Amino acid sequence: MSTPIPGPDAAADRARLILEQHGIRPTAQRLRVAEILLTAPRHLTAEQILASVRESAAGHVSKATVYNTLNLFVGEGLAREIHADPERCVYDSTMSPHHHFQNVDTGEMIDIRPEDLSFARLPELPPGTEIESVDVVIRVRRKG
Amino acid sequence: MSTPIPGPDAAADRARLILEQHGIRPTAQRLRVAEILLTAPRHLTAEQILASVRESAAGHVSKATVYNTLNLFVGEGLAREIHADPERCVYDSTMSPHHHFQNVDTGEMIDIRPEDLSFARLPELPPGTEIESVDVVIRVRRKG
DNA sequence: CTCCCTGCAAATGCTTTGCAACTAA
DNA sequence: TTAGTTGCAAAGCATTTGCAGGGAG
Repeated sequence: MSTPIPGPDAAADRARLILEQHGIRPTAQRLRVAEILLTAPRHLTAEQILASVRESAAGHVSKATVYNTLNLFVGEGLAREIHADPERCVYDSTMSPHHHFQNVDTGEMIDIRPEDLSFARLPELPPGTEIESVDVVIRVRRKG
Repeated sequence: MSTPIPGPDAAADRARLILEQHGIRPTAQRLRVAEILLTAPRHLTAEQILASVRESAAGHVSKATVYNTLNLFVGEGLAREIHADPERCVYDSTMSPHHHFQNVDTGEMIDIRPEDLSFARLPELPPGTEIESVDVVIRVRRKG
């Protein structure tokens, strides 16, 4: 086994590992996107990811590549898209079932852990259907 | 008082009444949109509304006017926008708090009555915030 | 060597806006 | 009359796609 080197590159190592585990060729651009989005629970727009990628490293990353990479990650089950707003697609790196707060003032999204939200009653499903997912968004605003 | 004429024009009358009650000038285009969207619980995309308006009556209605009218209705509290999908804005004519099924195969949305869904536990809100709304979307797919 | 990636620019699709003609009160 | 509306076309945005050059295995 190789020697683990904790430190400032821990996130980079994690990103590389994640890509390798999914058979995704670890190009420089993909590693940067993975490091920003996938190494911690995050909710980021494509625009934010593009900005982070560009400021975090030398070399160019095009908008198209960021979108291609994000779609690749979503297809591989590494992230999911949340469409809580129009004109705003948020990529969420937490894949386990969970829910969200959305701050309507800032657009910010915060995870709600599954154990913090449960139902007392759920409606009957439409005939011939089964549940794919249950998404709860609690929209909050600044008090006062 | 005028003579009420029940029959095929009941919806048209209701549409006119709704607009008048909100101080919205009842133009022909607005009446058609109101009749289609506001006289029953509905979930329609702008595209569907445009198509319905065009087939339901003589005369042209432009896409821009449909959007302007829908935005006017939303601003007046007559309808709300639902953004469950990207590339698909749905206008919902039910204004009381309620939740939705979404059929992921067809995009169709179905209302869930408030009494059919309740929570056993809700998370603490982020500090300094208050709830604006709680939106639940149960995504379902064809069984099997 | 060959396939896959990248990135630019053009294309796409939904929604908004500018502006001149129009229409209801 | 007079402000508010309509509709066309053009503008905007976020996202996708086509294609030529480039890099990894």
